Order: sequence, then C-alpha cells, then structure tokens
Amino acid sequence: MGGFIAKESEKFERFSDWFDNVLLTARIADNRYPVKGFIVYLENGWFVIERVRRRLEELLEEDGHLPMYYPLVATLENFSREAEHIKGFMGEVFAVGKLRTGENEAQQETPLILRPTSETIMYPMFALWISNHSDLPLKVHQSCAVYRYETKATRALYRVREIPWNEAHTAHASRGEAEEQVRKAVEIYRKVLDELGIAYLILRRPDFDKFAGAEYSIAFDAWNPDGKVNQVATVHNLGTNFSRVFGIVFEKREGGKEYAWQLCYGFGYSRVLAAVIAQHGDDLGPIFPPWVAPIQIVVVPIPYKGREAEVYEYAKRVYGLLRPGFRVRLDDREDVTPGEKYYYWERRGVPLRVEVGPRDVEKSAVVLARRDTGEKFSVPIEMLREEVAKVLEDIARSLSERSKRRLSEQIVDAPSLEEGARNVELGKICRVSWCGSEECALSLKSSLGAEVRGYRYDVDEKSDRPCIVCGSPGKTYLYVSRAY
RNA sequence: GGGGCCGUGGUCGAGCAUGGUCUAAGAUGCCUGGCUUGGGCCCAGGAGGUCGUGGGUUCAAAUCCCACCGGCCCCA
Repeated sequence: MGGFIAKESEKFERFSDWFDNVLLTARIADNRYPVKGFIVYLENGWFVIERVRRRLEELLEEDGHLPMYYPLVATLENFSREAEHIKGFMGEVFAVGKLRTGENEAQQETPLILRPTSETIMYPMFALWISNHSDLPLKVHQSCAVYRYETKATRALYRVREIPWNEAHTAHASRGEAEEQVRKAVEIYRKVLDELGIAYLILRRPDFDKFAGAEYSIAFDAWNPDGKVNQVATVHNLGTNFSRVFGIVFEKREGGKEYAWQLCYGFGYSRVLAAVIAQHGDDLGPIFPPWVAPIQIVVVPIPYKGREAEVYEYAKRVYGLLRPGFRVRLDDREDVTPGEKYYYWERRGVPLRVEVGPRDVEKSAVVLARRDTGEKFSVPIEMLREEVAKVLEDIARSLSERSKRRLSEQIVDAPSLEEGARNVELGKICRVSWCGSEECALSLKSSLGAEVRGYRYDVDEKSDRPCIVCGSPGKTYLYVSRAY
C-alpha cells in the first residue's frame, strides 16, 4: 500500500518554471492578463487569500483596530507633503485623470494618483478626527489593493503592480504607547504566519532601507526556494514625521499640545499566498495547510467491475459523514481512473485523500492518504471524523516544522566576505557579524551582491566576533540575502 | 539605470540559420465512445492556431527589418 515519494528537485532547481506552472494548474492565479504586473486571482488562490484576510482582520479587530475603507486616489499635493515619503515612492506612482476623447479638448487637469500606500490619504482625515488625548489611540485597518508602478521585472504574486494587502494605521499619545503597539502588531502578524506554517525571520531593517518617512522598520522575510527572501509583512514606527506635516495634534491631559505618535503596518496577501505555495509545495504542486485549503479532503471511490454500486454507495456515505465540518469533495467521475484522480487533486493541493474500494466496504473502513508525506493507512469508519481531524492537524504541524527546518538550513554563518559572497551565490541567507555602523552595512550590499535585510528583532543576538567589514568588535548579526 | 535572450492551439514545443515544400510537427491537456479501475493504462474519433500587436521589405513572411506590448535572465 505504498504512496509516492514527495520530490522537490524541480521546485528548488527551476523555481520560476515550477511556480508559473503551479499557479495555473492548481487554479491559483492566471498571469496571462495582458497588462504588465496585473494578474487574475483564480478560485483557489483567492480562497486562500480570503481565509487569511478573515483571520488577520479578526485579530486586528480584537486588538481594537476599526475596519474602514479609504479612497483609492489622492491629490499629488497631499501625497507630496512628507519629504522622505515622496522621495521613496515618487518613481512608482500611477497617475490618473479624465481620458481625453477629443483632439481639441483642453489640457487635462493635474492628475490624481493611485495610492501606493495610504498614509497621505488617511492622515488628513486623522487630523480632523484627533484633537485631544481622549481621541487616542486611534487604530484603523483596511484590506484593499495598492498600486505601484514597478519598472523592474514583475513576477506573479511576488512583485505585482496591483498589490492586495491589509494596512493598519495607528496614532498614539506617547512614544512609549507607540512602541507597545509595534510589539502588538508584530505579534498579530506572527500569529497568522505561524498558523500558515510559514517560516520567516523578523528583522529590523538597516536605516538606509527603512520605509520612506519612518523612524524605523521591522519586516517579516519568508524564505523562498530560489534563495530570494520574500518580504511578506512590515511594521513601521513613524514617530511624528507624518503628524507634523499633516497637523495631527492632540491636547494633552495635563495641558499643552503634542504631535501624535504614529505607526503603519502592512501584510501582503499575495506574497503570503506565494510563501504558502513556495514553502509547502512539492514538484506536483501546492500543499495547502488545512485551514486555508479550498478543498480539505477528497473522497475517491475505487470501483471494481460488478461492484460499482456498493462502492459508490459507500463513498457517498463517507462523504456524508465528512460533510459537516470539513470542506470535502466526492470525485465520482466514472470515466477517470482512481490513479488519475489522485494526481489531479494532488496537483491542486488538497491535503488529504480518502480512498474507498471494495476492500474498505468489506472491512467498514477507509484508507487515508496524506498529501504531504504520501503515507497511507486504514481507518475504521467509526473513527473517521476524529482520525481525519487529527491527521489534518498533523499535516499542518508537519508542514510548519518542515518549513522551519528549511529556513534554518538556508541560513549560513559567513566568517568572511568571500565566504558570504559565495553563499549568496548559492541562494543562502548569510548571517554576518556587524559592528553596528551604517557604513559597514551599506558596503555589505555591494561586497556580497545581495540585500542587507537587517538584524533580528525578536531575538537579541550578541556577536562575539569582529565586524565582517571593518574588523572592530561586533555588536550583533546582520542577515544578508537576495530578495524580492 | 545598463546589457542580453525570448513570444507558434489551453500548456509545453518543432519549424526560423538559407523566405516558397507550412493546408504549421509532436507532446500534453480538453471533448465523445469503448475498455479498464488500490497511482497518470490502452484503443478509436474530435474540437482547438489572425504564428504577441502594428507597420515595412518581397512575386511570396511563422521565418528578414522597425516600433510597440508582454515574458525571462544578468549587471548596477
């Protein structure tokens, strides 16, 4: 009763081809839409995003974030208020205006811009709503799409021009309160990603790579089979940089006025979906963690000549038993062989298969087959529901563990620049000792040929080695890797 | 920002060098029927292509030239 042996050579060796293929055959996304950087999310991809969205929003709202929806467009004037912000984004904004329909129609008005992120759309409103300490904290969130005119090569889900995400924005009465919110935001994102079994590093970005207009930025970098890390979420402490230019001022309890302390943080749905596919998938296709799987269980009848009726009857019964509580599908197509059905659903990422044939009818049992390991085992029908629940849980757990293991295998300590450069070449995430100076971090970028992703936020990593660049005593470790 | 490669049914892909034999190979996927059914079986039949788009060269363009669109890769 052997299953298959999961292979991942294609995924690791030819990631690009593998990924594009999987998107289409597993009905996740279709990137043939004829506008660069825009894709169609198909039923399975969108299902996963919707599940993740609901869970994230639930956690945000438990923490007091109010759901709102802000306009897609902004005036160029508002967008330009914060100097660093506009510097960081100006090169990639979409402009919109009325389509000129006639030759002699007057020159069009100053174009509006499509949000590349919503600070400059939300904060003028914050200024209207916040006037005193009792108006704080203000926490809002929205799930929407933002638009960034990427000029580099785009890639479905990873680097797109229409980015589905959730963005949260908060305003607080003190620096300390804002700092506390940074920790809460990190916890919320961590929770969702952990539930998906995604393995990542939480890194504080070097100053030269922080969000345009932020005091500092924290990012979640997920590993990817091609060695380029995938930034799936970020948390930014804005300090009072934006409240100063948008006039978000509150009257303090003890009198006097103060600029509000602000945060913004974003969680990229399409990149999280990419991480789920890329980290958990194998050469056959994706393996969806059960709680986000569009179909969790597929029931495949194995009819034999002369015994079709009883097998189909039994399969229906099994299906009926699983229906309440599970997203289950009965594949009773009669002109397709069971083996073909196995492949069909495996390619679509269904985490668990239930096989029922004449042998099972006789024994009042079923065979469960795990998508992640290929393992098969027989379960008596009285135990069906509990066993299925247990196995699904175990699949989630083992996907998560396997992914964490992969991440730690991908991180390599580099004692020298040469070693580091070589490992970058091999698609590793290099951990290097660092003295803490901006110059040294900046120079790593060119000497290793990769992005400096920052140092650990959640773990205090003390370095006892000299800085890899300047040789002076190291303070902590920097992570350097190619990136999306 | 700089450089290179590529675009042929849904998907992959032969053909392009040396224009004509292309009424465009093959595979896979899809549809019909039969056979089979504990891992993609087999047999028979079928649908599906303005050769990315526009222009040019030519008696003749999938093939040569230009522009645009789209995709991939490398370097900053």
